[in-house]
Parts: sequence; structure tokens; C-alpha cells
Amino acid sequence: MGEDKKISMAVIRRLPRYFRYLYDLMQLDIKRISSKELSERMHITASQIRQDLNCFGGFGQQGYGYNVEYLYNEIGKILGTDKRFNCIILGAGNMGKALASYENFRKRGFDIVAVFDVDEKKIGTKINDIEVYSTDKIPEFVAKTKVDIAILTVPNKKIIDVAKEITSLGIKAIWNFSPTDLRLGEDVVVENVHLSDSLMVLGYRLREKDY
Amino acid sequence: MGEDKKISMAVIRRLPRYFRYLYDLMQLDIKRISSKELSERMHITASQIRQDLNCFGGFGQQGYGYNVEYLYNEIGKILGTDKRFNCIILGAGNMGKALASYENFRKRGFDIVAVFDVDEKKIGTKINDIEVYSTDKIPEFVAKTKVDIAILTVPNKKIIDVAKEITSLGIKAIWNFSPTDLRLGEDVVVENVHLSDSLMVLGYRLREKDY
DNA sequence: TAGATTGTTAATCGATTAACAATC
DNA sequence: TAGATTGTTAATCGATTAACAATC
Repeated sequence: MGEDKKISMAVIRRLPRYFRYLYDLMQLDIKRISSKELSERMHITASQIRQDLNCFGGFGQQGYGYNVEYLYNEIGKILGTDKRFNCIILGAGNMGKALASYENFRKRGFDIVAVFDVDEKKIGTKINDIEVYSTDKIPEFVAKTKVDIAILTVPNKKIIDVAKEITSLGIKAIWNFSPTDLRLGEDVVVENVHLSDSLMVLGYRLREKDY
Repeated sequence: MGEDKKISMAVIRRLPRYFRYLYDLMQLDIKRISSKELSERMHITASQIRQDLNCFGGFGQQGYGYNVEYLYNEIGKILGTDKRFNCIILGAGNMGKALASYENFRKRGFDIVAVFDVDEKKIGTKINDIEVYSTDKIPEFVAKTKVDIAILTVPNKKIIDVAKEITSLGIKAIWNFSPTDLRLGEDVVVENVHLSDSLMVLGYRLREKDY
């Protein structure tokens, strides 16, 4: 295949946002929308919306605009919300527990199939019906269950070793909640969350406001 | 005052990253570093590093490079890590609990001073030594304690009302964990975290890899 | 001093916005 | 049909990279 237009990350990162706004429009029973109306709701230019959408093909109709439900479904397909991904969480601390309990991920196609931790007291317990296993069992688990994504909520000092183990088992996607940037070669995709960074930027912007 | 150079958000968002790398260098007992060496570690260009740092003044020395500890402290000052911020968490669910328990925020100058929830069973309990109050008590609490930042981990359907209440009480910064984008006027700064968006982008990139 | 490396200006690149012809 | 609004090309803007003179 290879629809080689080379779509920029800036565009990709806006897709979930379009997806959310279109969902909200559906909830409001709005059937069609023009790029102009949508631009006012989203606070971006109509031009950018049309430009973004045309990276993937023409979803609209001249003189009419876009059919909300159709566009929602098309963006969903691009984002792969019609596919399912098996995810494991490494680290059953507070953040691991919070993510395992978050129902929204499942709705978006991401199933948390297991949680792993080193703490004997946690092993064998369940979080939101998901079993907590010993980290020793990761290779065994990955061998018998297809795992698409590893969600890493381990302490920062362990992150490098854990990331290496995970990738050596063939897992190709990592959602990283540790402050350390992960970079694991060409064929492993990583999304770094970096909550502290986000909070520090908020602090900066708050102080800037009244300089 | 007003050092009006108008620093772009792209630069601001890189500052915490510099801060982290410089901290790591200090841990490794590295005293000085050139933009070239740092660029190799961070996988950005040396040019960009020098350009970024010069938005805030000359921290380096020709022929020598940058003193790691000095630069770390200066970026810390820019980011305000020498200041303290009082934060409240609204919503004592799993994510609220996880954030309240995360010790790293305190190290960066962010103190969680209270958690609020509507659930009678949670009110009066403590999360990591932080008291959980009824949401009814927010106005009272804000009146007697300076609150800089509200961290919102409430269910999505409540987010708009909660955000409005919070801003009506004079809080000027919101760290938003709900999927809904918040926009509350010129004088309220908002950082949206949008975990689902991040995960969806990860899913997209994973599928892209082998098209 | 000579070598190294910054600070800063200029060139390039990419992303956003504007404009408008195509067309529903 | 006339009006509206897309798809798409062209213009602008901003951010990144390159180059080099200043200087430690």
C-alpha cells in the first residue's frame, strides 16, 4: 500500500481532538457542520481543518460541509478505533492502578489484559478485574498472549531496564509515564507522558500572566 | 518589568526537558557541557539549544560551554522551581489519588494541600496525609488558603461546572485531566493532559509503522 | 596565543493561513 | 440556477538549522 503523503505529527496529534468534537456534535444531534462552524467551536482556523482533513482524502462536499457522523467514523478509522489493542501495565502503583481502572481506554479500543508488579503483596490481587502478576511472568505471558502496548508506570530508576526487557520480548509500542525520555530504536514507538513537565509549564504560565 | 521578547510555547515546553537532562548530568558529576554534547544526548540540534537558551540570556561562555549546575539553577529559576504552588485536587477517584500520592510534584514546588470529592464515604479520609473534604467546602477552603492551581480529575460530565466554580473563586490555573478542552478566558491558564488522545496517537503510530 | 564554543544573524524549512476555482 | 462551502494552490508566518564573527 503506502499512501505516501508523509503526514506530519502536528496533524496526527490534532486527530483525537477532531474526534472528540465530532462526538460531542453527534451527542447534540447535529448532522452536518461546515469547516467554518467547526473552526469557531475548536478555536482553530477553517483553513487548517480543511487542510488537515484533506491529508486523508475528501470527506466533505462543496456547498454542504461535512456529515458529522460520517466524518467521525472516518477519523475513527484513521485513528484505528475500530481495531483492538492488547495492553499490559508494568507497575501496580497508584498510577498503574488509576490507568487500569480507567474505563475510557477500553471504549477507544485499548484493553488492559494484565498488570505486573514486583511487590509480593500485590501479586495475585485484582485491579478492576485485571489480574496482577509477578514481573517474572512477563515473558511467559507475552509468549502466549499478543501484547501490542506496554504501559510503563514503574519507578524512574527501573525504567530503562524495564523498557529494554519489554522490547526484547518484541513489544513495539510503549506508553511511558516515567520522567525519563525513552528512545528504543527505529521500530519501537514511544509516547512519553511526562506529567511533571506539564505541571511545570503550567506553573511557568501562571507566573508569566502577571509579570 | 516586562522582558518583552515574546518567548514561544515551543521553547517553554522544552525547558522542563533541559532541566531533566541537566539534573541527570549533575548526578553523573559532569561539571560542564557544550551545546554539541548536550545535543547528542537530547537528540536535538546544538543550534536549537543555543537559540533556546538565548531567549533568556547568555548562560554559556565562549570556548568553554555551559556550567551544568549553573544552567540547571537558571532554568529552574525560569521555570519557577524555587517558588512554591498550593494545589487542590478535585475528584478523589483513582487518578486523583494517584496524583495526590505522587511525591515528585512536591519536589518541583507543587504542594497538594487538599482533595475534594462528593462521595460521603471518601470525605474525612486521608490520601497520603492529605485530607479529603466535601466539595461544599471548596469556597471556605479557598477563602482561607491561597490556592494557585486546581487539578481536575472529576468525571467528564461535571468538568465544565467544576471549572466554572473554581474560576469564580479566583483560581487562575487549571491542570485538566478530563477529555474536554477547557477554555476559560484570558486570565485563566489551562494545561490539558488528555491521556486518551496520547494513547490514540500511540495506537496510530504503531499501526503506521508497518503499512 | 590558538582552539573551542558561544551568541546571534541569516538561510531554510515546514506549518499555518489566505485565496479562489471547482462543484455540490 | 445561485449560494455555499469544499479541495487545493499560493502566500505568509514562525520555527528550526546553518553559518560565522565575537570572545573566552
